[in-house]
Amino acid sequence: MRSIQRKFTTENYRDGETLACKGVDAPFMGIVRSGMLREDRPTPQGRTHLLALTFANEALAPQGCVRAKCTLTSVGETEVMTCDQRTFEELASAIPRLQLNLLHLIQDQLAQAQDWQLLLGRKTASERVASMLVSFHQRHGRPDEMHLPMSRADLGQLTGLTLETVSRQMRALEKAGLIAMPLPTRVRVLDAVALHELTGDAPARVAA
Amino acid sequence: MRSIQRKFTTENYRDGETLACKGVDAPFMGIVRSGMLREDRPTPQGRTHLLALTFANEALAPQGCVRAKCTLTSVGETEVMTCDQRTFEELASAIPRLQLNLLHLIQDQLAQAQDWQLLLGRKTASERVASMLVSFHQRHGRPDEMHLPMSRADLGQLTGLTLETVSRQMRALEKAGLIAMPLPTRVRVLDAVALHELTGDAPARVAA
DNA sequence: CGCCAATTTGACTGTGCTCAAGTAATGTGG
DNA sequence: CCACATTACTTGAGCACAGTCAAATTGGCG
Repeated sequence: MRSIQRKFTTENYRDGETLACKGVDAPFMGIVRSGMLREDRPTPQGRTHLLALTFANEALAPQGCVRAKCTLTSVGETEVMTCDQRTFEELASAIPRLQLNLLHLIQDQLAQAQDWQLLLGRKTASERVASMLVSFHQRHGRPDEMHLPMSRADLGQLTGLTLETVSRQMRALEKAGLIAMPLPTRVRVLDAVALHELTGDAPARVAA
Repeated sequence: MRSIQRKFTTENYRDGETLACKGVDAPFMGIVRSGMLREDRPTPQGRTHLLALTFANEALAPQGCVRAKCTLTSVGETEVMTCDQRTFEELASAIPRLQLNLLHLIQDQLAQAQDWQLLLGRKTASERVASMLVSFHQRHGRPDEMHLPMSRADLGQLTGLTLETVSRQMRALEKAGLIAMPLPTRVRVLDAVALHELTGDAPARVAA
């Protein structure tokens, strides 16, 4: 483990910086140590669409952004540990298990994308917003308060809703007492259980 | 290439058979030679939701179905060439390039899932149906007539629409003369260009 | 021919989008 | 430090698109 960490290089990004994803020494894979990354994909209309976020302690799919033609941008001060392809291959030849771990990593990313497909496919606006908040909360490690340094428009792209609908749903959750928002970008989850029931993922209620 | 094919085992499935995806000699990766596979994922409610299709000459993500908890089912007579994990590792040690090809394969699957996220996120019903038909048509190799042996309800799950809306949109395309449907499951694409313009993916029109 | 399932069509309804106005937060220059 | 400008967010009214429910039609099969 130590030997692995020594081979990785740590890079620091300020808010809004774009990670170079091409070239020989481009990051082949990486781990976000702090801060977060946003993954945007250009649309055929020349716009750009937010597809996913990578929070601290989550991994970057190897070159996923290149193949998927995505752009990785830091959100806030972000620290990323990366490893180029040659280095990874050196490590993998020493530790064969790494090759498989890498595969699992990207497979989990695929599974995550499919989860989100379910969300976008047949969930209502309130279910989508609740699902998103639960997902973020869990991935942050269930903190008292989360910082989501992104606009309502960004959250709308993630959930397939308009910024107005996102705002309305979040306000509704606040009025219902499930969350608190001291600032628009700061969210406290007050009732995680009730929030989870609104996701639409709650298992069918068992008859008493 | 020949040596690769010799190592793979060819399996034949009848319509509706489920592919075993667990166990030591379960398919680690595979290629659909003919027919097609559907990838369903169980929902938290105990239902099942169609997420993706794999047509002939397309590859199966290595164990993707296991990690993603998906079920692979044959649609119609289907021939699949598979390879278990041990066999693949033997091959890969002989041909190092395979390891990278495998990675690319699953990365492409991820890119495809993200494409679909864009479709589900912010497209209208007619754009979704047009996009789906264009995608299927291209992946089938642009044949005169496609056979889509699946119900409107299945197409609805793929596109995040109801079966009624799918039916209405397909009928509208037929009345507009862009496609023909001699049978509900047989689709002829008459005007691929016009169909593509309805996908919402058409590049912004250039001023004359 | 009759049955059954899938598809199509219709009428109505509701959710979420659009457009628009108002409010809160943030930054800037004097 | 405050007035101002700017951007983001919130809220409201109206409407359209797609969902729901229900009925009619089609095609397949014994």
